[in-house]
Amino acid sequence: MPLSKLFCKAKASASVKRERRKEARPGELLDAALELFVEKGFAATRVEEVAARAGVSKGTLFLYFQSKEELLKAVVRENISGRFEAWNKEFSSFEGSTGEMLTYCLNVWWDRVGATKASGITKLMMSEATNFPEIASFYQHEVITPGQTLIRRILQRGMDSGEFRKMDLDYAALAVVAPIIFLMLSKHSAGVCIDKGLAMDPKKYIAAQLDILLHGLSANAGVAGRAKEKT
Amino acid sequence: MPLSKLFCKAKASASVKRERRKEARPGELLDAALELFVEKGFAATRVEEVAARAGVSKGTLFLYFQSKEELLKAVVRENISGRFEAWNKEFSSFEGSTGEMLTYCLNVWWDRVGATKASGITKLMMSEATNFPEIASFYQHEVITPGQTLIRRILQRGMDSGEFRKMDLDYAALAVVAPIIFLMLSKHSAGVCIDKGLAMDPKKYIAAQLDILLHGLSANAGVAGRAKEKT
Amino acid sequence: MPLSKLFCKAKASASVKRERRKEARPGELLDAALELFVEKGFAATRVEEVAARAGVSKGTLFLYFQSKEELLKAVVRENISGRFEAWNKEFSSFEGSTGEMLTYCLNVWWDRVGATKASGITKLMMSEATNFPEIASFYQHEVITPGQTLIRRILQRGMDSGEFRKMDLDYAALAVVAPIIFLMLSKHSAGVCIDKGLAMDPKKYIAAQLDILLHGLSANAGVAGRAKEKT
Amino acid sequence: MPLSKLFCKAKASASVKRERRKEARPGELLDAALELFVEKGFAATRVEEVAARAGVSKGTLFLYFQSKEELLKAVVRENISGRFEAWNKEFSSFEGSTGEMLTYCLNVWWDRVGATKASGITKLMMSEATNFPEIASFYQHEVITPGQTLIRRILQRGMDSGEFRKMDLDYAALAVVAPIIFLMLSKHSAGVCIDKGLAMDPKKYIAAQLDILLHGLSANAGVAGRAKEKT
DNA sequence: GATGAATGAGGATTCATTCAT
DNA sequence: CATGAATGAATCCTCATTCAT
Repeated sequence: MPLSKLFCKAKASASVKRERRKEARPGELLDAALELFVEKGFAATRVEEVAARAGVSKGTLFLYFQSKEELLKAVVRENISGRFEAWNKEFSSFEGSTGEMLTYCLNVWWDRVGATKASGITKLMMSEATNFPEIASFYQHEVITPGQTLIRRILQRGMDSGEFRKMDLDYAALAVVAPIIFLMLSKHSAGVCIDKGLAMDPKKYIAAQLDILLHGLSANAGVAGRAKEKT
Repeated sequence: MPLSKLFCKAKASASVKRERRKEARPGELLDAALELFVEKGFAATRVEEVAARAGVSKGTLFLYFQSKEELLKAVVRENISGRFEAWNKEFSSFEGSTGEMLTYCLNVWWDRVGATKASGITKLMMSEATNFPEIASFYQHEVITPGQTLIRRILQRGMDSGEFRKMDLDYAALAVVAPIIFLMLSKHSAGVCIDKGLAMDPKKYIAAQLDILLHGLSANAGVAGRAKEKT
Repeated sequence: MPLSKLFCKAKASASVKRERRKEARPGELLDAALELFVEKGFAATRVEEVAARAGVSKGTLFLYFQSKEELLKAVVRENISGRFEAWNKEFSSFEGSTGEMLTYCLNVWWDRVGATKASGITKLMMSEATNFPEIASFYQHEVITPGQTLIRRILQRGMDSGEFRKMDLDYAALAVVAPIIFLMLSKHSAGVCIDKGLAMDPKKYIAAQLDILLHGLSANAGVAGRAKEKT
Repeated sequence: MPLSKLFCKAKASASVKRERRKEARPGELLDAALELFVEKGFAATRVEEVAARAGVSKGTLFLYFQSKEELLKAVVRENISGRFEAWNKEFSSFEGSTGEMLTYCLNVWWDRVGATKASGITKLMMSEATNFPEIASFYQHEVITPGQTLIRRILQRGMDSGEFRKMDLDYAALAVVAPIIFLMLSKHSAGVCIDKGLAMDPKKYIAAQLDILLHGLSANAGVAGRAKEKT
């Protein structure tokens, strides 16, 4: 098509296509990498596979990421950094009971993280943390600590308002976090955490957890078995 | 080579010690492998390291295990086999409140599994399950399903006796299992599940979980936030 | 594509500068390549570096040179072609003593070759000759043999005139050539030929060599140690 | 041969064979590496070629040398380190005229280094020095400086005894070193330093160089051309 | 013509596995 | 049985070369 070249129209549109592809490339590669790393583990995933899933060649991957390890770091950064900032603000201005707040927190967390591919990061980190101390500390800094802090703030609010009974904050926070992490890990480890036969509905699981949690944290809670003990 | 044995009688007495060691070899190798696989991941662990930690040479390892993969399978089998048989019997004859039963169950589980090296199996399975479907289904059959069943039996007992309120058994069982698994994973993934700064005491963690669980499952439980809702 | 040219007249005036640059391109690339090949070796130099130093893109380099090897060949040819023709004429009409002639020869060689980038060719050839036999024989024909011949002619002149003593021409010629080559190689191989600490002045080095050479070639030369030997 | 095993004779001899091979391995690899590195250059030589020439597989090479670069270092060390110690002692106790000393020095150098494979090191270093600064400085330290010092000591001795005329030591030393290095480089760069057609005999070349050098350094030397100048 | 994104062959290096001793 | 030297398949990464824009 020599004429089209003269007027450079095709050039323009085609160039756009290439540009767009170039800009999309890192994202596509990160998505592919996340999937495969979660699925097969970091070491067991070949860079060629990642490239192939992203629809490019091995060499292209190294055009965007210095090394396989750097790719892993980018995956973690891409899927986590900066989420907590917005989140913290959202919760600092929350109005309603603390029970509602906890309910909202867990549900919103599921919708924005747990239900997305990013949920695989947890499993990924667990497997590779010891091999990449740098990433592990980054993750600790950017995710674990802020998360724990947020939960603790909510629980403190409940205890201050009298909704929740007085408890050790650290351990209570773990009680909230544990099912979240458990759920994320289950999702990516079919049959290893929960029974394969059990078709668990995440939303229902969260609801059930909240039910028990809120009963358990409630200021006017009875204890199973205590009745008997007292007798 | 029968003749060679004739000439090697002198060695016989000396090899008594060796025989014993020889029988101990597989076990030592399995222990070393479990530790390293949990610590560094399957792929990142070199068979030579395993052999070295067990005090033998690389070649010797292959005398006992056909391949690295076979070694992994053996590690998992070794640390799981037949734990639940005895356990189930123990619990079927348990006397006392179901609250006590659940308390006992979680504590005994920690003492016999959680506190031992076997706790690393969970992490190992999570990381490698997708790469070894055969082993994953084995684990599912041998551990996950029986465990879930045992927990469900306990919960059912509590609901039947009126100690626990009526709940969906599946989701309630998950509420019991989640903190157990969370605890095991935390133990082997410093900083990835719980805050590194938080020096958690497993026994205290279990106690806290039980506290919330029993409050939460209790038949006469209040719910935080409901008071307001009703208003 | 003649039509495209019709529509691109506007560009014509602007492209005068570009045309000129376009013609200069190969030369700039050859210069950059010579520098880098000498500095880092052929294999260790990336074509991208060459292109960058010449201020063009990787792709452009391949517009002018079929391959990296072809670039090397061009570099060598470019820096050698036709130097000896003019040179030979210059020396065939030289007037003065042969000692002066040799002095002039070495100094002029330094000014026109040794002091320029072309001096790097020697090192380049030495390193890559075995990998590029074709180029090596080309170099042999174009440089080594003519050079040797020129030197031999000078020495013959000195012997004919009685200024120099009778010597084996081949080996005497080598005595003249050796320091020249040594000097060129030294220049591009800091610390490998001569002591790094020694800040050698090329001109002074040539003067010193000439001093010894002319003393050594002189018809009425004494020999160190012979006095004693004779005693 | 089952019987032979019983009496373990074959074992002994065979074991010896393997042991010997194992001990010989590094040397064989170093020889092969030296040859190939000199022949083709460091970068252009594949480790597999080196291994093949030494009669082993790729993997075996890495059993003895951490990396290709480490192999190069070992080659340099093996062929140079420690030669100068013995050499310096030998010359410090030399008896005879300094002319004889210089003659002996150059000849002995040729026999022990120049005529051996080690002579290729010079070319190797020249090509790779810039890429491996560490090796280059090592070479400078271990070879160049001691060599230069040795030569200077000899020349100083000749000047002190009145055999040689007073000259700048640095430049006189270069006059001695230049032909040595030239000769080594020529040997490994057929046609690039000296005319291919010229079948140079190293020993004769050295003799010729000494002839000119000793004439040139001699205290009672005339200078070609000066007669005319003076006229 | 010029560009630089994309390619993939090629090479260094690792490590599970074998086997002669 | 135990060893550890040897192997070579597998994998990361580089970089000369191509080609759509």
